[in-house]
Amino acid sequence: MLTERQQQLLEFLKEYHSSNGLMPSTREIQVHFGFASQTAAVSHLKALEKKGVIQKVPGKARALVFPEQLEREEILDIPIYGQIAAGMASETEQQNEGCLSIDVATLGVPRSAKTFALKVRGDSMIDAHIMSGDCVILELKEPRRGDIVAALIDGETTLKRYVIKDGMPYLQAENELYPDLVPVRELVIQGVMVALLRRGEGMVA
Amino acid sequence: MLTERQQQLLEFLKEYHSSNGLMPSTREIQVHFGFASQTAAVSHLKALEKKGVIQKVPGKARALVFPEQLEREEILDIPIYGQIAAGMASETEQQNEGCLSIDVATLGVPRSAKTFALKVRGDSMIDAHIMSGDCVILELKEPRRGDIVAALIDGETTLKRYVIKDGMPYLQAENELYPDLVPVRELVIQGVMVALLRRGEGMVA
DNA sequence: AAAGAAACTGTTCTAAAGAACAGTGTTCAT
DNA sequence: ATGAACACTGTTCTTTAGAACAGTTTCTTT
Repeated sequence: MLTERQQQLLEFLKEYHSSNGLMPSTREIQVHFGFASQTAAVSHLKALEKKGVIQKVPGKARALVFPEQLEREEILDIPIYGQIAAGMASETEQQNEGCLSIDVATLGVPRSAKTFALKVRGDSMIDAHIMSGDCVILELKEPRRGDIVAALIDGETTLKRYVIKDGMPYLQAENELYPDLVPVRELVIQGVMVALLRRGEGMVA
Repeated sequence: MLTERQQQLLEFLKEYHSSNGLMPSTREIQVHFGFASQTAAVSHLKALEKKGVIQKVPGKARALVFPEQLEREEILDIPIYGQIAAGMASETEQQNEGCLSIDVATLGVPRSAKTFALKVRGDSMIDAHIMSGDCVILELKEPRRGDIVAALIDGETTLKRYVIKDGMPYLQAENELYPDLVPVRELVIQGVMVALLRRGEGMVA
């Protein structure tokens, strides 16, 4: 559909945009390709627009947009705070271990939601099909009964199911081999699980 | 950290950017807030830059960037093609049922990878901890033994583990209740699972 | 009471950048 | 062989948009 030269143009636009956060001007395109005339860049952009791969806003500077980008929902940048034990209680390092960007619609959380992610270690939630190595995305909100939560119990964080029995909240592992954490002093819910992301090449059980 | 007015400015920048795909000029900001002078917008932007929430590129038009956006990896838009049976073989509707945007680093796939997503129905992969309702992200590439794949067998698509025994590839369900799909004529691998996304409010097992 | 930030007005200058028009030389399908 | 798309050159015009400077006013904070 695109000619070779047009492909090169598009590639340059994408590269420039992702490294600078804005679109190049026609004269910058001209310089990059070594055109003697600015018009060469202009007519290439016209061709790309006619083929629908970019959209131009007339009159405005650097006003090129990729159509996909417009349709896309807002992207949330979710910080990964470290590991969390889904087995025995353990410390959660509060260090940022990178980021995870997903659009809000996919997650199904409100735009304003405070979210963070933790990497699961251990197999105590295996019966809820949460594996060691999975990344759980948590939202800072009040838990409802049955929610899976990250909780701070006596200074340590674990991933467990939040259950209420006889008016008393307690945490339940989803693995018969692990005991419930029943009588809880200072139970602090750090987040409620809203999504889970499993990644990697070897998707081996 | 930000004053109320600065918060309003930032909000406008984000809103304008996400609906137009580019940043407003100082004069557009002026008009939006009803300033009598363009300088009002300029000084607000300077304040925002000093506080680190935006970055300006001097001399260039509409050259405002959100720092998070620059650090972010490139976003992949993955189309969701419909449902896939992880139980009995069934037809895969080739219709597009929305989109899913994740950055390439999170997925761990190359930038150029051809990817798509399918929603799982059925529980034949439950022992691999893939639940009904999960969204599997597949890449178009050659499967290796042990990979979980979406395969087209005799006109129908299923999610199964790709195994090779005695030189013969076959598909294995990860649930004892389901039979292996052993002797396969016209086995077409549609994609290899590279990630899994589970979402939604009720993360109930 | 003084100092400073914050939130503006009003004006001017200039560079950046889009747009338009008239061409030239290919290649390629009808 | 002829028109049409493609890939350019060269020039000019105008608008867009950033930048700079000199003020005013209203709050806080010390």
